[in-house]
Amino acid sequence: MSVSSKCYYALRAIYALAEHNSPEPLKIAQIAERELIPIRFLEVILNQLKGGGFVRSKRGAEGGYFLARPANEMTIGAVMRFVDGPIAPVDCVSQSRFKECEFQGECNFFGFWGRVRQAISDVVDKTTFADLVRESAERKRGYVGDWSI
Amino acid sequence: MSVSSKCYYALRAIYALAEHNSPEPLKIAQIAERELIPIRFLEVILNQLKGGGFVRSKRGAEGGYFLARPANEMTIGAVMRFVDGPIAPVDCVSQSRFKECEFQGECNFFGFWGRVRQAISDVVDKTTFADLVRESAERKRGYVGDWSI
DNA sequence: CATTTTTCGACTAACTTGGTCAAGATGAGT
DNA sequence: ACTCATCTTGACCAAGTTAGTCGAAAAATG
Repeated sequence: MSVSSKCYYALRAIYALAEHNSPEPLKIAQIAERELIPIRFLEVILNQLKGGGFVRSKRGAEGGYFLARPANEMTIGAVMRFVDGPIAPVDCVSQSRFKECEFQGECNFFGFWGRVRQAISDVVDKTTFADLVRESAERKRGYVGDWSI
Repeated sequence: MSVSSKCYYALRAIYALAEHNSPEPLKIAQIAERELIPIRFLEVILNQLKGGGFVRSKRGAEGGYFLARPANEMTIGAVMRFVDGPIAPVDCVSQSRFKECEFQGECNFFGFWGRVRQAISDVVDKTTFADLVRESAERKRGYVGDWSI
């Protein structure tokens, strides 16, 4: 039940771009430094994220990366799914990877796994990078946050 | 974000014992057959579960396995943690595996990962094997279930 | 004693993870 | 046109994890 470090790197890279929030692109090297990501690995990751339509790039000197869409329209869940594949405790409760369970319709765990998946989804698909940036800014000025309903 | 098949096998094996619910033990071969688990692998798994205090065994002819504790005192989460390790999207939000995050106290994702972990925990640590057995029995007689609050 | 069943540790093939590396393409400034 | 910084692409690789298998011993039952 854990995300790969590649995925976490991807999230941090996008976070850095979201926080940067400027018309000037951010260079790979700068992202790598701020987010403590091995630079050669980050190259691979950013390229992949570009393919997924999360970021755009500009080549050449003064080039770099920026977000492809506004940070408040990009959810953590979307990135996690793109990098690590479907978010599901077991394949049979994933929409995209739905395989016939060996226990067709008779699975004793189907409902349970579905509830787990939904619980995760309720968090990751409702949190955007803009939320994280705001949260972080609030933390920096000492606001603790109120997560009650 | 997925459980290993070893873990799922372990859960199914315990489920079988919970459902069996008899003073007579269940043989490895029987469990393997009912839950579609490779028998040699199941041997390893049950032995491990015994070490964790989840099941007990009886050797020799007419031997087999039974639950070490009542099914309503055994949560899915406890078994998952025992087999797959801490349930946490990243190590830094796991109590037992807590490592200093590279971003000490300045991590932009800490709160987020904590909420993910809590969401998962709220499901897996509140569901017992007795719940699953009951749920399954209800499903068999056509009761759909009501999961509204 | 014979049979059934658990017990234990060693073994392994395939896959995934977490990267690295080299060479090329592209764009900006001079 | 040249040069330098930067992204692009694909190949490559070591180490660890996963998902098992196998053989032989030990215990209980009849």
